[in-house]
Amino acid sequence: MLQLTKRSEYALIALVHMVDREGEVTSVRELCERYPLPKRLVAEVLKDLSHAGLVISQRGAQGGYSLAQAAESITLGQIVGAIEGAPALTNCDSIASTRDGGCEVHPVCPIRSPVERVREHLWRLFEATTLRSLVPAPHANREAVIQRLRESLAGSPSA
Amino acid sequence: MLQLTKRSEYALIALVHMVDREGEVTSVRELCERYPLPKRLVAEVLKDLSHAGLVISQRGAQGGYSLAQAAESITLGQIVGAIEGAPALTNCDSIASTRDGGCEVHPVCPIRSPVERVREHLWRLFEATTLRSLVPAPHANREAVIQRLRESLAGSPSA
DNA sequence: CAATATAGCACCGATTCAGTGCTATATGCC
DNA sequence: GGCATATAGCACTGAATCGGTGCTATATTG
Ligand code: SF4
Ligand code: SF4
Repeated sequence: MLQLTKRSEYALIALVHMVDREGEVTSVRELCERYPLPKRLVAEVLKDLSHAGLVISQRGAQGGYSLAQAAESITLGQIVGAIEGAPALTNCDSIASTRDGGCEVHPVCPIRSPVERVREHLWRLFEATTLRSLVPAPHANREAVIQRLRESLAGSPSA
Repeated sequence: MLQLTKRSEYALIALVHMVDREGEVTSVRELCERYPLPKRLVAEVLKDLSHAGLVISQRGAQGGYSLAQAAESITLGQIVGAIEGAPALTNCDSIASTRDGGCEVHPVCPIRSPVERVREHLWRLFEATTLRSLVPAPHANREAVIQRLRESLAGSPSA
């Protein structure tokens, strides 16, 4: 099925939230207070992101997670790759990395190479999609936007 | 998991094979003689493709399937869509079509809209990928290539 | 020491998927 | 007509994956 897992979605939600809180630490508790997410599962996901080097973990009281890189340099490909493992369209290049991987058709498969090209395109799309670009407009730099709006209103004669 | 199902792969193999045999009918038996595929499953897949209008079925002896459209007008999107249903990246827009579809996060989900944009790009890629472009070079117009090679050899002084 | 919060590991229930069984129907050929 | 071939339709089983949770250990703050 050509679909992201819930885990990946939770990872994206967490990361997008962290962009809003850039510079601060975000705990799993804080995330689950703002969004109705299963706490334990989100914790597991964040752990994976930490292991992948996308976020930095801070243990103990007042701890939590913070972005390990700028939101512009983290890509959708990195995120999905961290949660679901290396990307794959065909079954062979996914089982090849995990299991003994032997598709019976492999030696005579007429679609392996062409589909591989499609996978490359898809991967390029994922790598070109930055975390920053995934932050919804109302959330992106919300404070900065509000600030600019206030300045604009203050400078204009009307209202 | 961001991956095609075996069914989709079998559909692609079958269709690519039919491009080679364009104009003729291809039976499931013929397909399974050339590739080590589970006959019954391939039959099921071809049935779906027929129902989706991508191939035309011919019942009875000497029957089989043939392309319903030119290989240039059949897209990867159509094929995958016919086998796996409407494409989806997030869980909400897949369950929305099949089930009552209620993600708890939906009302406050910060990634639904941005990921939707990515899905659009992905879908555009799939729609831009024609069946013809999925035929490996050695197979595409194999006869024509051989013919041209022979003419080339006949015309050149050497060999 | 107590409270908070991540680290690690293993487990269960549900969903999806790969593959198969069985029967009906349509076509070609003798 | 009778038989072989081949698709149509439907339902089912076993396996793999995924969503979600339990439990314990460790680190940090105060
Ligand atoms: S070899 Fe062909 S059929 Fe087998 S997994 Fe790879 S792409 Fe799919
Ligand atoms: S609403 Fe958000 S979390 Fe729920 S399925 Fe859609 S994208 Fe995923």
